[in-house]
Amino acid sequence: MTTETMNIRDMCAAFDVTPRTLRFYEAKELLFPVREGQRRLFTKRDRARLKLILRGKRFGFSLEEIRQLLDLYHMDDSQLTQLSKTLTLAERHLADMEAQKVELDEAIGELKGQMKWATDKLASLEAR
Amino acid sequence: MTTETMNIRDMCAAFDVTPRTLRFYEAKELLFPVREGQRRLFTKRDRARLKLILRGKRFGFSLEEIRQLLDLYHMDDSQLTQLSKTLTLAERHLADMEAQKVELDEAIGELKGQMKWATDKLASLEAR
DNA sequence: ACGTATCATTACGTTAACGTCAATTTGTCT
DNA sequence: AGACAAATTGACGTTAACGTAATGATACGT
Repeated sequence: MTTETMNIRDMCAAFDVTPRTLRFYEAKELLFPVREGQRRLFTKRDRARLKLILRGKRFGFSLEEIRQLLDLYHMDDSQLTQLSKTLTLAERHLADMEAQKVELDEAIGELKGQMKWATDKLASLEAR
Repeated sequence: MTTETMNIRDMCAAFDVTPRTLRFYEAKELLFPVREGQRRLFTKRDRARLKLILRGKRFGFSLEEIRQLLDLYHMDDSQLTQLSKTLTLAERHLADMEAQKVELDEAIGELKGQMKWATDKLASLEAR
């Protein structure tokens, strides 16, 4: 079975981040590694969160925005108080992401067009 | 017909940016407004570039990366020297964007799932 | 001619997201 | 026990992308 907790070094290797980054995320309350004496041990939950954090970053969300979204993913049945507030936030993010998708499709299309133009240009030059 | 050039104020209004941003982009050689005395006049070309700049930003590209991509969009027949180099860059960006699209679809799916869970939870609480 | 608004330049300030370095502490091997 | 590697905690440094404030030139309406 998959090891229950990971030390900082393995965590860094697994996600291609630096120790500094993990400590920084803990300071910002994005991760909550447990302690074995002084050392950090990252749980399965931390790994799930980190995956979402890195994904969020690739989409251009700030760490603070990501922190709020993580609440939605890791909400347990007890703390449903702020659920509706979080849902509203999630809806905005979803709208953002879907708009981003439309734009992305457009941009990919345009870029492909330009690349075809450039490729043809190159070919016509090489056939001099 | 569409006005050939725009002053900084209109440009800001049209694209929802600050004057500082436009001057900054000029300093970074992303835009090349002409001068009327001291004042900047933004051309159609500047408007096209700014549109691409803002789009690039939404996709998480740095201004420097965007600057290099702009070369591809605004290359004229004369300066084809670095074309193939630029094409390589464009290919990397295209791959990036398509990977981003796949991930985005995934993320949208997951987020929707979480939102449905949360919405159902809320409903079951309100029907107490 | 004069006040006002708009633009310009210069320069220093700010925020996010870490990097880097020094000084300790702790576990491990011999 | 001594040495070494690995982790921790400050604390200060860095970069990108502008913000902001001060100062000065231009144009415009009256």
